[in-house]
Amino acid sequence: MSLPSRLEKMCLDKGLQMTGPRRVIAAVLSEFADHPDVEQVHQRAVLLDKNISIATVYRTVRLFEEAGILERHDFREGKARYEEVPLQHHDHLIDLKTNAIIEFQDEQIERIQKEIAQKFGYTSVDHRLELYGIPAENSEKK
Amino acid sequence: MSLPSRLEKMCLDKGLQMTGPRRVIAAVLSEFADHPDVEQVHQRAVLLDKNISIATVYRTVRLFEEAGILERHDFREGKARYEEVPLQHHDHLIDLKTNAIIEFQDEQIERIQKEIAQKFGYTSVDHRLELYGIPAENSEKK
DNA sequence: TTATATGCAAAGCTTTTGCGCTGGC
DNA sequence: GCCAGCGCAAAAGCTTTGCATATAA
Repeated sequence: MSLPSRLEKMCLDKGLQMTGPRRVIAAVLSEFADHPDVEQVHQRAVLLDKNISIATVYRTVRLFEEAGILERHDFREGKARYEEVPLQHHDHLIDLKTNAIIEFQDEQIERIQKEIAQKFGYTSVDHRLELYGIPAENSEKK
Repeated sequence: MSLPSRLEKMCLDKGLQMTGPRRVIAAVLSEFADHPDVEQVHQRAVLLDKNISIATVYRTVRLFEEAGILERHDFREGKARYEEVPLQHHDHLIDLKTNAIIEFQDEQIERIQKEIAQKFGYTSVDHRLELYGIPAENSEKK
């Protein structure tokens, strides 16, 4: 918790003021490779600094998202989940049985998406692709 | 407003009890080809029956969604939007400048999505693909 | 020092729910 | 007549915000 996290470095690149709470929240988000919701981020942050309030977590993840260093996801649960902007873009496959989240990349899909936007006269600035699946019967379970 | 809407027929097929409010909400959702949120559905329903409450609209769209005759969308506005389950599946391109919603279909993407799920040992039961774009000429100007 | 960030609590928004009454079947 | 559905209002769940204080630069 003393070394600056990858996210903290990105904050500095963006010229964000690095306060105590922001450093802790950045560290927490860098450390975990899952997709925590705000309450989970807060719970983890409080372990490092028990004074951090949930309001600050909300303000900070919004700030980080607007700075382009965090991605917000909504997996249809009525609340947001966050992850570091990944080095390489990926989409998500959600296991409806276990709620596991599997990340994947597909060049073809990325290319076709751009083409579709172009076809309608748009420049694609963002997209969201989520697959919802159940374990196939005839393959081994994880 | 006296003829049964397409949605009302689908309700009957599913064995849902057709009350006054449900008939009105089904008609309203069948009549408009856009993607109204719950408040808009309610506003339109009230024109036909001023006693319909927003609670009933919430209950009804949830019922319809669970019956598989309505699709719920979340276009990152913090509230749900609904549309009739379409005759042919389509995805959405959202114009970030005007909030226009453009529907499109792409066979290739559908096929690749199934393949990806398979590759990870899943059967794809649902997916969500949204493209967010800005008009191409605008992006040139900036 | 001075602007910005924080903590706390209150409020905002969308959505759900408890309850007594209404109305389809 | 019964039981599901309805309207109303209250509440739940997530998120934002006003304000006084604390802190980074």
